[in-house]
Amino acid sequence: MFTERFLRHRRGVHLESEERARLEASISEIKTLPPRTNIVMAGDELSQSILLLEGFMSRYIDDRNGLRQLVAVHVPGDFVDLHAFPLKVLDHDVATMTAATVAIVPHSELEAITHDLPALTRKLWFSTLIDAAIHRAWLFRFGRLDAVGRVAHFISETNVRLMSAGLSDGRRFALGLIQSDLAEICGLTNVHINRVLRQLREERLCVFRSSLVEILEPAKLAARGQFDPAYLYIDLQSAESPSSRPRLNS
Amino acid sequence: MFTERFLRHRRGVHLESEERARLEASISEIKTLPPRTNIVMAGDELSQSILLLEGFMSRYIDDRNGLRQLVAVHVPGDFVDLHAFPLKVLDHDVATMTAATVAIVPHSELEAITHDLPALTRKLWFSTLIDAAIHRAWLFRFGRLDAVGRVAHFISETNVRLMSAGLSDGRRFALGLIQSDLAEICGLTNVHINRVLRQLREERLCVFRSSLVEILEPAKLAARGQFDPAYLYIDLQSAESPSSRPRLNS
DNA sequence: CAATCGTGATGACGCAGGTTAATTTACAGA
DNA sequence: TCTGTAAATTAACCTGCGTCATCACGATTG
Repeated sequence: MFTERFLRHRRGVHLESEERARLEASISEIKTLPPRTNIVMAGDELSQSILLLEGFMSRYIDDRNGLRQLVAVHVPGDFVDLHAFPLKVLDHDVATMTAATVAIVPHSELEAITHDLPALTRKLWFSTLIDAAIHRAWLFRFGRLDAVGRVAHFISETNVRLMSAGLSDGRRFALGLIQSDLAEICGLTNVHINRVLRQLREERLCVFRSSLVEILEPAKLAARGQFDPAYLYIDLQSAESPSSRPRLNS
Repeated sequence: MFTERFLRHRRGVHLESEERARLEASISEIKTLPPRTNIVMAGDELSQSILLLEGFMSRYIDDRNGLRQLVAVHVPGDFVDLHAFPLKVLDHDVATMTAATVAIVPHSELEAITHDLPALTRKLWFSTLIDAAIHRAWLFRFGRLDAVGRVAHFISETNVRLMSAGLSDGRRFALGLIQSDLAEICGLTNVHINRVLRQLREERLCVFRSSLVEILEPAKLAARGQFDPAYLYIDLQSAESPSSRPRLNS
């Protein structure tokens, strides 16, 4: 069940079993990728997309001096570059952050799905729009939060996303990122990220280590980053049985 | 022809005449909206989306102190909240910036299109992904550009988008925004926006007035903001005849 | 015609975060 | 055990932008 985590707990878009089966059947290959490896370059003509099964991946834009700005971090269950199906060419690079396992889905299979299964198509569309909603939350983070708030917001967001993927218990999770990754995520320097992490440690809100993130006070951390998880469209309470879940429509 | 500007000049997604006709037929109403009016609130359950015909609209997130961060600015031809069709509930507010004319499209019509016309569906999907690509460019702007660069990038982006809509000649365009709008767009204070605009004026790159934006040196302005229009997927060279344009596929 | 308000312009001052550089720690490999 | 390297930490200094305040101008409105 490679698609197990895809759209899990997402409000209003439960995958029916036949839809899930169709997605599974669309996978052409499972690959293991080494850490810190560029997978897609901006401008490449793409004919397949990547569903992330294990590990962490990123999407980023480099400036003319080589300074990097991450525009997305992906966790297991994310359809990393599904947007390449309609777009065909991307405006940014895609890379692994840690070692990763991915499922490859050819665009020809997705094309067939758009003809056969409009409901599944709309769920795929939905999943690309979650990424856009996360982009917007990041814009808010950049525009209106100070350094501590930005890091607090990112850690809170990642915590919820990993809870949904079953990879965080709400207080502790593994994240293979180093401090300079956080810098490229939050639009800060690694020196300042270090200062921020010390402050979060001293205020007993959160301890960040490359191997393990521990959130001591989830509610306070979220408040510090003005984090409201609504934009993730995650409903952790929802039972897994389709009958008890509100449906998108018809 | 209300949909005249929708997806105009977008690389690889030319609307066939029957597709355009179907979209036109989906419009339930044309509305005129006053300036500075909130149209959609975060959390509302939505059953229609808005195609912007004339004027400017914005999408934004307010912080807990009421400070506003714009996450998108929309120009004529944009399907402002098409993403509300798959999402149903938005994570942000939508408002007019200037007086605006919009076409209303009920989600029931879009639902029908996803069943009947997979190719058009994918073009609609594509258009929501352009918005996401613009989000990413904004993330880059926030993370890696200084104040002057951010404003230069925004003005360059807006210029290209308006050229595509036929509302800029590449050097001059009307934009009903005031300086504090720019502040909320660029994540700066209006005081500092004022300083930045003075600098752009003194460097003879660009003159910004609420009524009219004049770009004196488009290339230099773009360079100052590290602006590369690739992410807009606009091809102004492309002829309007479908035969001469590269097609998405089949 | 006065009063008010929205917008723009500008100056003084302070601080969050950038820059540079040096030091320490943690590991992997020989 | 020693060594080389990536990552983390910390200090000293500087600057871009925020904050606060004032003033000017034009458009409304009473």
